[in-house]
Formats: sequence, structure tokens, C-alpha cells
Amino acid sequence: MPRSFLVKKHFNSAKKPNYSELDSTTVFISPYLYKSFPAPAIPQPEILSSVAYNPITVWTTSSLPLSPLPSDLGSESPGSDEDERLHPKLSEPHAAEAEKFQCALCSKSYSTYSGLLKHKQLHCDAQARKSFSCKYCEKEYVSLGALKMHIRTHTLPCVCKICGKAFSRPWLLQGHIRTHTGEKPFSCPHCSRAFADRSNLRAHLQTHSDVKKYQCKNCSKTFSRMSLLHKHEESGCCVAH
DNA sequence: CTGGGGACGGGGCCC
DNA sequence: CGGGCCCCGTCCCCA
Repeated sequence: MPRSFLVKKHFNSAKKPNYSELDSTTVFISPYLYKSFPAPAIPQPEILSSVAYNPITVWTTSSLPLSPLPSDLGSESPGSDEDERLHPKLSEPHAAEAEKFQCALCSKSYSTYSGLLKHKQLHCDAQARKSFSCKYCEKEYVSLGALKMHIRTHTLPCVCKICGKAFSRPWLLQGHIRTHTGEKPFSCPHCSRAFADRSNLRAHLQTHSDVKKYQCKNCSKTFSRMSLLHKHEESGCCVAH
């Protein structure tokens, strides 16, 4: 059962990967993994079914086409499709005769300017920006590569030969296989603990820090994880909700 | 209840 | 363009 990983609370456009941060840690991925669990198999047809795979998502079909992509960040247009649907512009000039307003892209004609505007925003303009749509869901992408990567989240081509669990990408399968082998290639430089997952090591490293990464805006208390900060805030803190 | 570990996901970047 | 890797983040579970 997929978790609500598609629920995106916010997007930090300023985030920059810091690949050097964990360089000092012991990182060793055993070739055993590759020898023992070679090429991923193709999942069963039922796994490919868009009905069987029905991820929980809060993306609405109306918001998807114009959801900001990295290249769009910061230049969000004032009126989204959703906005247009909910609050259609009413102050545009009206055409006396029918079919007066024609789309320059597809030549479709509309009797009103707002009709043409809605058509452009819902179809032609959107298509001009994003031509690659997922056949399993409503998502659209500006590049074929991005779409192909997304489709893997539906087809889940990487299957664990031990338990049959399927993953979208090989490295996810690799991490999963560690749960079977017990391999923990990510060691904490401060204690004897080791982890199978780099993210978990990162979270663990926070526990060694006096000042942790996530700070409450109200009481300045710091937490090792965002989820702990959220719990703290939800449980009251000094915030009056 | 809180803190931490385990497992896992997507998007982005680099090669 | 695709694969591999990384970061950020979430959810679940347990001590």
C-alpha cells in the first residue's frame, strides 16, 4: 500500500544537494547485492494496472497541468486553471457575432473572449508547455525523460526476488534488499551505529548534535526531525491555535 | 508523550 | 537521454 508520499506540503526551491556532507562516513555497497540480485524483472500485469496501483494523491486534476515545475518556480502565473474554473474572468470584451475569437494555435473559434481565454489556458497553452502526459494518472511533464521516470512509479519494474515487492527504481530495490541481507553500509562517525539507509544515518547524526536542524519558531527548541517538530507544534508548544 | 530507528517515496543533480 | 546517486521528506513502529 503506497503511503501518502505524493502529499506535498511545500517545496523548497532553494534546496541544494550537499553531496559532500556525508563523504566522511563509511560507504560501501557490496557487489554481493548485484551478484545475488541481478536484473530487475518485469512486474506482473496486475501490478501494472492503474486500477491496482491507485496512489493516494491530493493532486487535483485541475491543478496538475499548471503545478509548478522546477523551471517554472518563481514565475507562477497569477491565474491557474483552477482559478479560471472557479473565478472565470467576466470583464473581457464580448463579441457580438459568434465564433469571433479564434485560437492562434489550433484555429478553434469562440464567440466570447473569455471562452477563447479559457480554451487557451486549459488546452493549448498548457499543451504548448507540457506535452508529455502520464497514461496512468493526470500528471504532465515538460520532458519525456521526466515522464518516463514518473511512469516507473506506476509500472514498478524493479522487483525483489526474495519477497516480490516492486519498486520504481533500482536503487530503491537495492535499499530494500538490504532489509533482507542486513547490510548496513552507512556508519555513524560518532558512535558504533550503522544504517542501511543514508537518510536514516542523516537523521541519526542529528541526535549527536546539540543544536538540531529543525527549530520551533516559538520556543526555539530544536528537533532532529521535521516530524518531531510538527508533533511539537501540534501538541501545543506556545502556539495558540 | 517524546525521541529515534526503519523503510520507503519523489524530485533534482551529475555523469 | 538514461542511470545512479543524493537530499528531503513521510509514515510506521517501538522504547
